[in-house]
Amino acid sequence: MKTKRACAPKTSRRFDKALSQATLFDGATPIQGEGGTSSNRIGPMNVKRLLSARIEAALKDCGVEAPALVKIASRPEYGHYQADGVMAAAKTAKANPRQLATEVIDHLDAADIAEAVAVAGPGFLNIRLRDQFLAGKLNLEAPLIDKATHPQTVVVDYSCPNLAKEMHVGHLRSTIIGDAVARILEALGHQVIRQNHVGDWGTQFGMLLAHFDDGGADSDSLGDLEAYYRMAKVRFDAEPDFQAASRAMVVALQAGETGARARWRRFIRISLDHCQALYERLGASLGPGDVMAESAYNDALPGVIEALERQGLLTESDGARCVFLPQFRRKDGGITPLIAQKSDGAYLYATTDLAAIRHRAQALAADRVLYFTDSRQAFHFKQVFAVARQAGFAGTGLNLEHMPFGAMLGKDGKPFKTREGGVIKLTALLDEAEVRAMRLVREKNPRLDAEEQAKVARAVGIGAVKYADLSKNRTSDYLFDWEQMLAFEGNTAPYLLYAYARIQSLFRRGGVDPESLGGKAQPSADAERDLAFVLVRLQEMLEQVAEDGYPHSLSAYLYDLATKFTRFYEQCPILAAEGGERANRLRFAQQTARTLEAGLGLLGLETVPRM
RNA sequence: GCGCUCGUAGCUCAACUGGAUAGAGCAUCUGCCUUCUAAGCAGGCGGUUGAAGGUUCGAGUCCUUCCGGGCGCGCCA
Repeated sequence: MKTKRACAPKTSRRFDKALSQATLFDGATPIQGEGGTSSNRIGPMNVKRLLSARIEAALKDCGVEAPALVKIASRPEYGHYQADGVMAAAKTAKANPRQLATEVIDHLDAADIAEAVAVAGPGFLNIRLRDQFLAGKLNLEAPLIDKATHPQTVVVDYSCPNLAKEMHVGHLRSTIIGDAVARILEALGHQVIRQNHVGDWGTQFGMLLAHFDDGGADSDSLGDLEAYYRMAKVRFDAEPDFQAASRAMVVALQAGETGARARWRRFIRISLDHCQALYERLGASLGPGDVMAESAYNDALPGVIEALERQGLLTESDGARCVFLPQFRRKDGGITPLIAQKSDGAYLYATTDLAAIRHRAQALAADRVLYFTDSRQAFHFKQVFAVARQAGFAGTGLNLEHMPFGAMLGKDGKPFKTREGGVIKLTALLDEAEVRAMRLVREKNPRLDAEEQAKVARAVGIGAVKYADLSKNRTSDYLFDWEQMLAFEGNTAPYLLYAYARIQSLFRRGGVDPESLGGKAQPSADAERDLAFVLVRLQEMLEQVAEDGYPHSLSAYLYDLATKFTRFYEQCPILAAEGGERANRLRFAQQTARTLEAGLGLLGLETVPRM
């Protein structure tokens, strides 16, 4: 039952705290956001960062260098943002926190942004933004998203199914989350290189080919390959002769024996086509050009061993060639090795990953490599990253970041399986999503014609599955519950899609062409002000996700946006308003629609004009 | 045995990485459709953040111990 990265288990052990962090940096310098402290530029910007820069400058004027720690105010009555850094700064400077806070405000140059900055409690700074500042950022003619001033090259390693089998739910999280992060990085102007490190090499393929040769079956259907895999696995575990034949087949394959290669290529082609169809159905932005299979590194593996050897990192242990690094010393004194080459001469998963790092560092010139895999592989990556550093495969300019995620559980809290205990195939999962969504669409809006119902069911069904995953913290295990995700209430795809559809309906009803709405949305009512403050934060949310790889914070943001819009929609009549007020409210509606569409799009969800 | 990880309302999840009175949805109870889609809105109920200590001006978040769940521990990926 082995699969590639997406759900393959491996070791875990740890020796320092870094591993307990949700995102595993391996020690290179963290990414910093862009600078820029001018507030009068048209269009979007990271307001949080702007405020931080201003406050830090003021702190500096007071003789203290410290982070401003700006965040969203914990309660609306405190204002829009709060800065918590003054108290910590006062501590290191041995100053009175409230006094320092007052002094910081005296030195603070933020009149163009904030209408009020006040000291509160033990030394919080509470900041309320000016309506004019908000309006300046709500320009319908400006792009929604700012590009990074220092774009990076980011390799995103995700999805990575095992081609010996059909894609199943175990591949879902990596594909969905990795894809969202890749899109967001791209939207921010970074050069994203998607790498679908598919498993197309190794023992399991030897097994398949050996069984294929024995059995004489020759069907091309993937369903059959699935069955072959199961049978081959049974024989592999039970028959020593078959096991030997499988291993011999791997050797033949790796040596490039033509017959074995041809059959292998046939397996791969069928399986890749199947994956591609699923990516398209899922709305994942992966294509054939993003496939960089394990086998592609085959020729580079001896070079990896050589390089390790040259640097004196290799030690022979029980016939295998291993790297023993002191940071992996256990309590009992032994060191957990990274095995680079087995005693029979074959290479392993770790060897391939080392080769991949070399390739990404050198040929791809990456600044960051993000790995979206099951959290059970945390120790594997910890080790691989450490060895890559030690061997100089990754220089200090390259950030290697494991973005782990938890398991998908069934409603009973146990691993998500079919009733019979088998893995749930992705095709079946998506079929069910659409069927369930279709039932609801028919019930909620029977007036739509059949074609549109199908379209809505697809957007809602697939969207619900993806959003259920994207709205939860990736590091925790999560319960896959149809009723929950299709309840269509709360923080779900349907709620967000509905908010968007309502806005489109508004434009249709009012005969308004949203594209023709220019200018800025100017808040005056409370509901407008609340909405404006959400709208203005898209940029900072995207930058946050680009840095930490947690798309659920973007989901929470979009949910907040949808609720604030709906409140505005209830409180402020739009089409019934007149003159400037009507135009202004239409601008709010349009800016909300743009933001929802962009945000959902970055999460990989498709909007529909009505539902 | 060693290690990683998680434990927040009856349920599913948040809490911007140490900040102010721990927030949402579901469920339950109460209102709101001849007025822009009620797949909606407004409100009520619901918490010793697994337990006990500790650090700190300040702890769901950091440290220690314990309890409980998941996972991983050299030639599989």
